[in-house]
Amino acid sequence: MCSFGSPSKKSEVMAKKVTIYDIAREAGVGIGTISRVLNDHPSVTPETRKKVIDVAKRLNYQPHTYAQRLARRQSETISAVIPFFTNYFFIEVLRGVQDKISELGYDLVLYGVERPDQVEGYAARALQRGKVDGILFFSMKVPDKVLARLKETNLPIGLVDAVSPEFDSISVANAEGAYAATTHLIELGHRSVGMINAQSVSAPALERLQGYRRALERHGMPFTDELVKIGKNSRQDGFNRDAGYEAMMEFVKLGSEMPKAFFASSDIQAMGAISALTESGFRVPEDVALVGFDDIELARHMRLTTMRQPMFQMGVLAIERLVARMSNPDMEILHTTFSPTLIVRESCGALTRNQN
Amino acid sequence: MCSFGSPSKKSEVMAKKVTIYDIAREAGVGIGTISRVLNDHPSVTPETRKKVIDVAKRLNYQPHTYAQRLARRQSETISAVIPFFTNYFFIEVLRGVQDKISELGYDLVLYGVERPDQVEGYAARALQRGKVDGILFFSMKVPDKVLARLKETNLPIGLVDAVSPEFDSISVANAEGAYAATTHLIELGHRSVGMINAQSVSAPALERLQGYRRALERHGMPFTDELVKIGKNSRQDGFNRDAGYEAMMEFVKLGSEMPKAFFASSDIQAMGAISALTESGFRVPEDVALVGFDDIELARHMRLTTMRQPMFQMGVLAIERLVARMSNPDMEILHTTFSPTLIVRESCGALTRNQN
DNA sequence: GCGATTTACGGAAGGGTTTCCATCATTTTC
DNA sequence: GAAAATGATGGAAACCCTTCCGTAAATCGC
Repeated sequence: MCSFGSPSKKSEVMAKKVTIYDIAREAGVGIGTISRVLNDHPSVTPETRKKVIDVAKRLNYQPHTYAQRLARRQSETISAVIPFFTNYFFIEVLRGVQDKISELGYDLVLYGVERPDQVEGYAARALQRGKVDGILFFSMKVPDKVLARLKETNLPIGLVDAVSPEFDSISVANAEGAYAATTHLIELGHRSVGMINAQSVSAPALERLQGYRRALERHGMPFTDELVKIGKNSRQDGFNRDAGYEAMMEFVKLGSEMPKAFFASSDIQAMGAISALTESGFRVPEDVALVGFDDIELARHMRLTTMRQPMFQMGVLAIERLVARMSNPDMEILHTTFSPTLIVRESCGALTRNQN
Repeated sequence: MCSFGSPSKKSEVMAKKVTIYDIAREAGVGIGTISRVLNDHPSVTPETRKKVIDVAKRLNYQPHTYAQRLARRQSETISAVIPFFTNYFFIEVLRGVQDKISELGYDLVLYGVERPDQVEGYAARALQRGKVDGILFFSMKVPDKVLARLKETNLPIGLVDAVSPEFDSISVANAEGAYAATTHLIELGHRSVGMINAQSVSAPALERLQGYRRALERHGMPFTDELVKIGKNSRQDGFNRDAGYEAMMEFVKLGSEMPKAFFASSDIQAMGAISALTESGFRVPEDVALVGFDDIELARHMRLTTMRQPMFQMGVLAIERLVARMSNPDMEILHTTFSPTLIVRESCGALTRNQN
């Protein structure tokens, strides 16, 4: 409020605001020329160019980001709305996203969703006119209401780990993956395979359930609701360790009725399940076989058999796709589905275990 | 703050660019008044206010973010430079950061560092004039050269999980924590305690080493270089699972000389160490005791005794501090150090194990 | 050698806000 | 009832850039 003289005059230079007008004056040229030089426009003579660049350097010129964005009618920014609670999966995808974004010289604005009801607010914020050139929604069911508004704005939108007919999407063949995982267990000879699922508000959870169910049926094994447990008191969508623990504890209560093989809809749930099993005196894989989904870093560590998703790649592709749409809004809507691959480790009991 | 999104009536107004001039014309008032209404300036009569708000809603007005930022000389943006390779720790802190940032209505621009040499480039980008109101650097040793430039710009800067005399910082008493962890093992009767450390480019690694060493010496146990191993072929700073694995394998090679208790400088390294031990036929904690550092979610799952850092809180505080400095640049530089707390679980062997 | 192109350049206009200052209408004060 | 204070308002100026248009000089074609 009261900033008269600068307290320390030693640095007369200070980070004063140098504009193109200063450069123009100093270099004896017009502002248009400055802009042309700075933006590599061809019609500037080499001498002028050099002169301008020298002055700009001497004055330590920095363009004002927001003035540029305003004038260019471009934000050079992409925002990502991600659910923080899906931790391990999203962070890998995010790495890919960030990698590509910074390679392109864009900025990444992050909106981390802790509770589903925040989605709408974040979407509104990202939608402020001119704010971003595109938005990516991660792993979440975007409310129809929001979806409709997004559609209206005509802003490039991408869905990652989610699908909607109206927008580009990058996803994983969840049903297919679940089918493969379950089939793997069946082929190992298990005649009863349970599933640890997440809340059905999550689209991937639903799809994985379908794949699981189909695998059972194709192999002549009856599906019943009792074969699927979902952790109740769990945060959010249920893709977390506690939910896995709870679900497995439900199974344990069944006593001798308990299946001896399980497909968990995420690795992190499988981790919880392993805890529950260990605490209940079951060994994995000797007593109980388990297959997860995701192949997070930890899965390797825990020797968990799982379905691998190419997370980093998905992130990279999501950005590439989004950028493509920015430069060509009329591009046909594209849905890319990656097929997860079965990574066989020890938790399923398929390997002879000769290391310990 | 104020965006008037009418839930899609088939409004005559497509996502056309509506400006305050349009509102002014339509409402029969001047643009100054529009701005005052939208920014809750007191001197507007209730009738005028209502009239303006009605028109704004009807036209589905959205302020242009960058025009506002340009005129306000304020970016309402904070950027965070984070090392992606410190995964589990940073993500928790980031949650706190993001939580607070969005509560304040700011935007978070994320720069994820995969290789140390990227820091400089990202810093330069964040430093573009007007681009951000403040920057947070996470868990990294910022090169002196960059530090000097940051200082020059006078932009509010905060360090998280790192310390430098010239900037505010939020950190953890690493030496103290390492001391406590090591002492815990010593008090459990171990006469030889090894340490699994990260690369010494990392300040926390160095400090934890110091605490470890002091604990040994205070308890009359000689410190030798052989007691500390660092994974070699590891990504980045060595705070990762593979590095922990490698380091422990080095210890295993020692045969009967191998210590039977270890302090690992991070939980994730402890995970790797456990793998190495298991593969080599050692049980934890029966044969070998282990204490980690961080208390990532996984630690609970693995029943790892560890030093807990209040990660989420640290993130929240980092933003609060940064924002405080923005509004008062002459504020005295503040360093906050959290003391980690020992969380005793099973891996150290202190608990009777009656659950399985 | 002279009109027709081409090229380099200056600077106004535009991008969409906020803020400040002047103006005018109301109230208040004595 | 006049002077002064107060309050609401309009709009120019500022924020800092890019882009477009017009001009002047240089180059070309024949």
